[in-house]
Amino acid sequence: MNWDDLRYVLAVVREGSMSGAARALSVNHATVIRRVRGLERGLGASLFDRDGHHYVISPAGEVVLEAAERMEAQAATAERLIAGQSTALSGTVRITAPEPMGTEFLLPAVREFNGDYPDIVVDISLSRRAYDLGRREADLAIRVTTEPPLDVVGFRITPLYWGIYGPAGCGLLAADVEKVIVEPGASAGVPDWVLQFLPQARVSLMVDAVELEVAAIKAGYGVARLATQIGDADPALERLADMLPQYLADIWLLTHVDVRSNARIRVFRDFLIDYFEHNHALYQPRNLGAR
Amino acid sequence: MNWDDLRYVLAVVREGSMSGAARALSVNHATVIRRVRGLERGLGASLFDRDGHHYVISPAGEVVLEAAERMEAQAATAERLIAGQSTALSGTVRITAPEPMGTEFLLPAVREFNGDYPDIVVDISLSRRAYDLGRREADLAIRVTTEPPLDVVGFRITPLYWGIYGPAGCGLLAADVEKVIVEPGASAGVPDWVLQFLPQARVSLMVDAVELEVAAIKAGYGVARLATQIGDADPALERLADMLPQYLADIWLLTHVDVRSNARIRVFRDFLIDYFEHNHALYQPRNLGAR
DNA sequence: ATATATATCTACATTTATGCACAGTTTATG
DNA sequence: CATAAACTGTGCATAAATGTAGATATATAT
Repeated sequence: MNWDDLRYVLAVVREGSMSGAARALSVNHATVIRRVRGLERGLGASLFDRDGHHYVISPAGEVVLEAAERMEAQAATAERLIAGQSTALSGTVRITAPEPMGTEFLLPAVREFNGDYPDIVVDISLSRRAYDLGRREADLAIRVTTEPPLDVVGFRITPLYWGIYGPAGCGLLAADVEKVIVEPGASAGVPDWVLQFLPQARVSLMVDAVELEVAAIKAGYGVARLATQIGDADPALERLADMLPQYLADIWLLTHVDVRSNARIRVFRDFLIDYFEHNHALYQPRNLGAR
Repeated sequence: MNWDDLRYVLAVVREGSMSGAARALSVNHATVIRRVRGLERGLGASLFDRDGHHYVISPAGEVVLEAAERMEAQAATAERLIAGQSTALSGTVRITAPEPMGTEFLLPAVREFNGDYPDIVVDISLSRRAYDLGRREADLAIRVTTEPPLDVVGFRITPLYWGIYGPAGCGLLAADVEKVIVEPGASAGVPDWVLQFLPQARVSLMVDAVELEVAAIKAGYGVARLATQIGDADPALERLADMLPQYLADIWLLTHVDVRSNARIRVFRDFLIDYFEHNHALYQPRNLGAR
């Protein structure tokens, strides 16, 4: 049995197809098919059943999948622990953050950081998808959350205050708003905050990117919930209401405990924290609760 | 990271050298070196330090080793569980047993079994080394033990009675014996049973094969402890004493719980148990405790 | 219906990994 | 001290795995 084939099974199950797994693994789909078949031959059992044109996992496949998941956790732990021992101030540091943080905060910070540590290259991934610090898909993560998980070390960069924003000069009152733009959430249906702050509103649009939300507000699609750090910075937007105090969250800078002693990661993390301290005012909302 | 490389690290540590690992894995030693180096490059850490001409594991290596051991356990479990689902009455069944069981019991049993199930080929490994049922180095094991471990299903074939044997007609009394042949055991020094039953004896020879013990007794090297099933069957040997009741053990037929539902293994196991029932008398000691 | 996108499968070319042979070193042994 | 046995290291031929490309099938959308 080739242990590496189990990684392929994992990818096939996660991606839902041979082709998808091939993309995720950056190999050819023919390779995925051949390796899964090879594993099946070696084990003397078929791991997937053909359902028409798709593969669905078999009972024997479930057994292998479970083992593969545990093996992945072991391998990832070893990888993190070894990465944590690295003392070189060179190499790559991967950071993931929500899109709005990219241009506003990360890009200027990294420019300055590069001057101090020219041998460390920073890899920024702006994505809605939560990169897994456990699997070491990223070394650092900037996340909006109320409480970070236990296996990471977190630094609370700043509180995040939500506000309801409409086009500048619209003169609307929150209670009268009729159309609201929301982000597609985990639970279907109208979000709680809409019911509470915008009792008259109906959902006019769902968008999963902050830039589009902002553009949609300006184009008159309705109002939307934005972080005050975003909304207040744009003169074309007007804050109709604060969402206090229930909808407070924080912006956290997170690292997995196993890699926190890695020199280049620590240095970049410390830099980001320090950078934020010195540019603090930029991220503070104005006139909060004044209404 | 290629998970299969972790199997190589495991082998290098267990065998103590690149060359040894290569033999254990049935690959060329150059391959082992290259793959370990590849893994080290991928992780950015050296897993082994060169101590003169040998490899000794490094701190980072220990981390990987530990993960690899756990991954091996996961992979082995999956392998066993899948083997347990097999219902075909064909393929290979591997059984390991102490050497004396081979010709006396297993060989005639398997001959008969082959008549009933011609598509099942039995692979007999006679070895002092304990094949690992957990790693599936064998499907069935005949072992001498007082209590089988918890993760196996055991069938107690028969009690094992030990006796002290000398050459036939030697007329010795156990208390007067001067020379004893022993098997090299886990703990160095004179075994307890020698002190108790042969107070005057000194160790004249250490042998790790029962046939050699028997031959040595006949050649006058001294007396030895043998199972009554072996000693009584040889007319050239004479039992000088029984070792009762402290040194009772049992002969067990063992299978890992995960593979017990495998059809060909179950069928062979049931056959062996049945075969023994019908040839029971052969394995019973005569005149036990008569002295 | 037609077009588009996605998935599986197979033959063939190409890249990559492996085995082999030999060299160089160290350790064990008489 | 000499010899054998074991281990590591490296270039080269070969074998094996991978990528490529073209074909077929299925679902989805226009």
